Formats: sequence, structure tokens, C-alpha cells
Amino acid sequence: MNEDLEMKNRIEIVEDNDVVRDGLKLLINSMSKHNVVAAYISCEQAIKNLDKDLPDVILMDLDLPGMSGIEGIRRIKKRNQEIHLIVITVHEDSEMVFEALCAGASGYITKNANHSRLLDAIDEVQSGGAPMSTRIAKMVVSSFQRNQNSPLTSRETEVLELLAKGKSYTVIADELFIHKETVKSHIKNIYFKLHVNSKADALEIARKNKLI
Amino acid sequence: MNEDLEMKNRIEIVEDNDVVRDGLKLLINSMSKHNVVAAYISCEQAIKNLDKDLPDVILMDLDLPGMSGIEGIRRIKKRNQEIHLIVITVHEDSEMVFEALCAGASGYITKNANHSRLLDAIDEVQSGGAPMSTRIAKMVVSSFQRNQNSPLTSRETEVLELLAKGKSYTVIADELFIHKETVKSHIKNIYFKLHVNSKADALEIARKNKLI
DNA sequence: AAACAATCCCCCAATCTTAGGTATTTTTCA
DNA sequence: TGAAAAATACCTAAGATTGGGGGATTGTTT
Repeated sequence: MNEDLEMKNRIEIVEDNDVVRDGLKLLINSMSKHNVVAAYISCEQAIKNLDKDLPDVILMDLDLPGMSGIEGIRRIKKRNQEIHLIVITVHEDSEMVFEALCAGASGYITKNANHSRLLDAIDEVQSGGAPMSTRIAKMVVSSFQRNQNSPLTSRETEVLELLAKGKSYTVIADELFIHKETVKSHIKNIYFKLHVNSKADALEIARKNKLI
Repeated sequence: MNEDLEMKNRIEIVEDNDVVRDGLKLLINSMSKHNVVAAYISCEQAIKNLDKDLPDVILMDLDLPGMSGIEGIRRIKKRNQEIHLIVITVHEDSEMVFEALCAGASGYITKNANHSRLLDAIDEVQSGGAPMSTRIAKMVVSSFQRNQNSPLTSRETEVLELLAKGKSYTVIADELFIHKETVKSHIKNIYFKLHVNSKADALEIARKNKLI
């Protein structure tokens, strides 16, 4: 039971619900290769003891008293890039998912996942993977794909992409081998179709609707 | 064997290597719920027969004679958004991965994956998932994360983000509650640090290095 | 025939961008 | 605590960009 404690994977839990936290702890400790070195109810506590606990993997809830899990991920990653953070949450809304991934989460598992999936996730991050629940993976992959019902023509989309890269009308014209005035016409049409009248607004609408 | 053909999942394969293609066909047909309705060596053939074959899922190689798998994915998705495309390839380089996902792939499995993983992937796309090999998932998740060794300060990064949204110096100043001249100073410093002297170049370098 | 897409042209005024500077205050870190 | 870095603000100036008007032609698709 306590032999080779040094060799075990050091797992930490940050979760404010007592039942869930204790359940996770029991589950993980039931694997001889893992050792739950700490379990906290807030990011503040976890961060304070980070240098003492030295976790390899942290399972992190997102709804926490005080500092949010997202901010916690950001700060922990900043302090130590080696630590793998796996989000364990009920949230499946895209905003949360992308914020957590941008903040530095290596995995994202929803709480309805079964136990073996969770244990697999711990192994997976440690071998350089990125475990995700099915629906999360779908959201992530979908984020790369464009809206197929764009009101813009392909040429307009092309112009808007170059605009998004910060290029001027002149440069866009050169790259597309068309006249600068043509670029202006396209942009006028884009603004009309998107009901905007500035570059920033056009880009905002376009990105929100995945037109570019 | 041939009872309830109508109810089976209609699977199609596009793969130019005979051995691989036949192997996949045998493997998939060994599952009573699946039926390989077509197997082609090129996207051109697959597209020509799309309305006849009516596949639910297509397993697609990327290196193909003639039209590339990427372009094939794009065209097939355009023709029928309902079809799930799973990339089956040896390529693990990020460019290929992201191009395939942007083109509309629902999954991305590398050829070294074991058979059950591949069969699982077919089930997974049909239930709305996005099956990926471990390393692919990691690449995808990493793509959300920034370079932690940015030469830019957090304020500079903030300014650059707003610039990337197409906002003018004036608007940026307003949003950050600072003077327009301060924004200019930040941008001068950004250009200096990134060794560029224009917005478009700064954005290109910043995006390439995941500074924003 | 009508609608759409892509191309090009003109004018104009306001704003923006980049390039030189300098300088103060605040924060961070060794 | 003292130096360095970061964030802030200001100045001048020229040239480029942007957005709002107006229009026109050519081809494609329906």
C-alpha cells in the first residue's frame, strides 16, 4: 500500500463538492500506480501549496468558490508548465470549454463520464495525450469548420480573410491580382451583407458566424 | 449475411493502396452492423458515384492519385453535409491535420491505430463524436494554447489582440482606457520586438508563434 | 430576362498608420 | 533598495487607408 510512494503518479484534486472530491480520491487511490497527494476546495489553496504538493496531474473543477477554475488553470500553468490539468466539470457549453483549453487544460472530461474513462484520462495526459469527452471533442473539431451557409461569395470570403490578416486594400488587390477598386467593391458588398460599416464589426460578425 | 442490408451503416472507403483498402473492407464488413457499399482509389471516382452509393461514413486517405484527400473532403462535404468523413492516414504533421479538419473531416485516425479503435471511430462519428488518435487530439488541443515564452508583455499582447480584431488605435485606446499615444507606443514596441514594421507582418508573426 | 458575381472607375473627406523623437510614473525583480 | 522593465503620455509630420457616395461592364446562372 505504501511501498514505492515515490514512484507513484502524484495526483491532486481541486473540487468544492465534498462528495465528488472524496469519491475521486477513493477512485484514484484505488489504482496502485496513483497517489492523491492533495485535495482542495479552491484554487487559492491549491496554488499556495503547489511547491509542496508537486502534483504531476491536477483534476480541476471549474465552478469553485473564489477564483474560477479557468483562472486557476492559467496561474498554475504559468507557475509550472509541466503539470497536466484535466478539467472535470458538468459544463459542456463551448465558451467554458474553449476558455479552459486556452488557459492550458490538457484534457476536458465531463462529470457524467464513467470511472474508467476518468482513470484513462490520467494515463493519457501523462503520455502526452489530450483526453476529451465525446461531445467536447466534437465541439473542438467543429471549431475548425466553417459555416456552410455563408451569405458571402467565395471571392468575398477570400477578401475578408486577407482583411482579417491586417492587410490593406492595396495589398489585398496585389495578392488577388485584381484592382484596388475591386477590393473596395467586394468590401462594400461584404459590409452590406453583414449589416456593418467597419472592418472591426465585419470581422466580429464573420468570426462569430464562422464565415472565416 | 445479407438480411437487413437496408438497415446497415453504409460505409465507403477511399484509399489507393490495394492491401490497405481490402483490409479495411474485410474488417468493416466483419461487423454485422456495417456494410462497405463502395471502395475507390480516388476522390474523383468517389464523388462521381456519391449519389448512387449514399454512404453514411467515408474513410478517406489523404495521399491519393489525382485530387488530394483534403480537396475531396471539401467537395464531398459541400455536396452532402450529412456524410461523416474520417481521415485514415499516416500523416501526423499539423498542417495536414488542420487542413483536413477545416475541410470538414469529423475524425482523424492514424494508420497505426488498432482495429478496434478504427471500428469505434465509425460508431463515434455516427453518434456525433469526433474520434481522433491520441497525438492528433493533443495537436488540436495545443492549437488553442499560447506560446508561454512570448517576448511581448501582457499589455502589448492585449493591444495586439485588439489590432487583430481590426480595431483602430483610437478604438483600442478607448477600450483599454488609455491614451491613443500610449497605444502607439505599445505598437511601436511590438513591431520592434517582432522585427516587423507593419500590422499585417506583426499579425503574421504573432499568429505563427501563437502569441495571440 | 433577371439576378448575381466579379471586375473596374471616379470623387471626397476623415481617419489611420508609421516614423522620428522625448519623458514621466509605476511595477517588477534581483 | 536600486536598477531595469513596463506602462503611460506627448510632439511633429507625411503618406496611406478607409468608408461613403455614385456608377459601369462582363459573364454566369437561373
